[in-house]
Amino acid sequence: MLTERQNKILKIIVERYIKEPVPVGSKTISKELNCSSATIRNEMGELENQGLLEKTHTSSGRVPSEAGYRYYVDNLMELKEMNAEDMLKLQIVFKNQQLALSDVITKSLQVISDMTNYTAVVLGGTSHENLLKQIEVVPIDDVRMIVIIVTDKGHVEHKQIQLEGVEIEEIKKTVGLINNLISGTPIDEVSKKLEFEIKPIIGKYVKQHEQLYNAFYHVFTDFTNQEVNVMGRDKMLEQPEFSSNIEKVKNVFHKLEDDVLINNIVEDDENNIKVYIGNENNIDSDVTVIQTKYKKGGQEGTIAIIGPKRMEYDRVVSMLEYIKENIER
Amino acid sequence: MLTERQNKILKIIVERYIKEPVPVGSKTISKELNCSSATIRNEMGELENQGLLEKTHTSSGRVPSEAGYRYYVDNLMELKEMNAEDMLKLQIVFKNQQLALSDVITKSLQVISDMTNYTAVVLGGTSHENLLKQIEVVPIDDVRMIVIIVTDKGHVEHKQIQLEGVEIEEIKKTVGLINNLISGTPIDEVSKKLEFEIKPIIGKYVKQHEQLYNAFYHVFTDFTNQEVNVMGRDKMLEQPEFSSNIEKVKNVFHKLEDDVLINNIVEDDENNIKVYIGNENNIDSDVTVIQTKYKKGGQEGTIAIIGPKRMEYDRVVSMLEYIKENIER
DNA sequence: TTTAGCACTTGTCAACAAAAAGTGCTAAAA
DNA sequence: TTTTAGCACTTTTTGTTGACAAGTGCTAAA
Repeated sequence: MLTERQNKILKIIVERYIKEPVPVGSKTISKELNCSSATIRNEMGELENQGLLEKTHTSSGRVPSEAGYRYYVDNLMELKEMNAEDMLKLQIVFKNQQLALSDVITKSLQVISDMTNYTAVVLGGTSHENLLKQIEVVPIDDVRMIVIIVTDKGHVEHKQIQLEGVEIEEIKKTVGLINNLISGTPIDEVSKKLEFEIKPIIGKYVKQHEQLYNAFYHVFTDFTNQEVNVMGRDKMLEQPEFSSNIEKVKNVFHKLEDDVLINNIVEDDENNIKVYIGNENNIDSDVTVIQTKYKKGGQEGTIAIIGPKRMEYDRVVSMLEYIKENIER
Repeated sequence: MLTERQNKILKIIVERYIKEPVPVGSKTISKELNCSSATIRNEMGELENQGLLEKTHTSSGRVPSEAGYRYYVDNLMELKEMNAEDMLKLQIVFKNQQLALSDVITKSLQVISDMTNYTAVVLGGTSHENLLKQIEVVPIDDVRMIVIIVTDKGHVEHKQIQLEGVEIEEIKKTVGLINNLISGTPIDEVSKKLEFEIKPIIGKYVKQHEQLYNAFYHVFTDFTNQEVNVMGRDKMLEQPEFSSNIEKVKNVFHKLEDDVLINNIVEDDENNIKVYIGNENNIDSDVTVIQTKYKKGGQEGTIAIIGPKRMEYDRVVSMLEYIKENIER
């Protein structure tokens, strides 16, 4: 357990270091607290023993360790009301009645990314929670057509297929069957149902059923399950810890390029706002991910902010809180 | 006009520099050509006078200037048959019958990006060339529904709208009117036609026409016109000229983050494969963009590779040629 | 328990020297 | 007239040295 003074010292160091990435020395702190630098030095030594502070070299001020940030976020951070200016900019997005939910989310995270200089990520809901609502087929020309799949949560997916010499009436029949018989099925079970419930029927009643079945089968197996939207990747370069270390940047950018990796930036998938510092996330030991889930009338997804470990935790957490709140009502 | 020997020297310098970003000295070249370093020095001086070579400082080997690369691409570069290994990897993508055209294009450019360590860009066709083919409406629940727009080129766009207390029959009527009356209209003229041809009719025959009209009007004005797909942004960092210059990286990444800027990486929109070196493109004076358009059965789009000015021009051009050919048949 | 004082460590910066790479020019050779 | 050998000159790179600043840990006194 830390003493009151140790808490104070740790808080000052973390907050100073977040403001400016310069190790904090004992003298600086002694000016803010009513005691001498020697006292502070003793306390800092103790905090270092506890693993909350680190030195960059034998003799330079202290820097928060990963555990130090963790302790700060869990015990010392004070969430303040959001800055009026920040709030105003977000309000403009939320007040826009024209935008669909997904656009509101994307736009508001874009705003956060611009204001904070951190990278923002929006992940769409996972496919296994989506149920097939309806499919539609729109012919483009004699052979090509678009198959459109809509889920109960409003997710839309489309694929182009080619069917040579298949009569339009037969296609309509098949679409009708699918809509009547397997609407309401979880998306990732559709191909199974297609095989066992639709195939036998169209095998009897529909001409060219082989071709038709294959086409639809592929449409559903290729269903891409996740919408991934990363905004402000370039913001990462504004952070001094990265702009001076190309190797770090390479690693982070590599992760940000790969949709599969982005989907796994953190292990769990909390409903609350959760902070994953350094090794707690799967991107890089030098970044922090602040993440939360939103749910709104059946639709759900994940939003996250990625920044350096010395990110402005309080600011980002209150922004995400504000956004989540606004999305959900 | 350059002499035969000057051509040879320039070619050697460009190709050596592309292989390894080290200024090329006279001694190196004298070993490849049958003459002394002093002779080469004289020739190099002349090439520098002509603006084709540059020095990084008063006394270090020469480096190709922008004009030098231009001259190389226009006059000296020899397109060789594509490397068998490269071709094999691309063949795997093209042979996959399951993939829709757009996926084939994306995947093959992803392969190119991985093989070359350059960034790849795919741009969908421009909207003003798309004609409205058909719209569909799929209700999600009592108030929300999805409007799906399909163009004659197979482009699909969807928007979620909310209509409170509007009868489903009225919606169907409106959709039918739109499909019957303004199908075939260029997408960017649809909102006009909606106002002058649809609004008066539904004003007479459809209940709640005000709400309905507004909803559809917004769907079409928000039509996002371009699909932008950037792959392998992180590859840029593998290029030594960028990994040693954070400011350059910042600029390039900023451009690559902004869909609008990506659409304007080069001024014109050639059908052939065209090389835009340094200031000839709108990204950065230190990058080259190699770009071409593809057309396949009404669908068209642009593909481009972005790399450093010292990119492997011959390799990338033959790869793009190969891809374009494979897409178009 | 706190503080003043001091020796010690480490990083940063500037100045300087030596080595490496390559040039331009001159004068001789082909 | 063209090519080449030779040499003085530039610039970058690398390493060394020394001074200075910032900050620590420890000791002994308050």
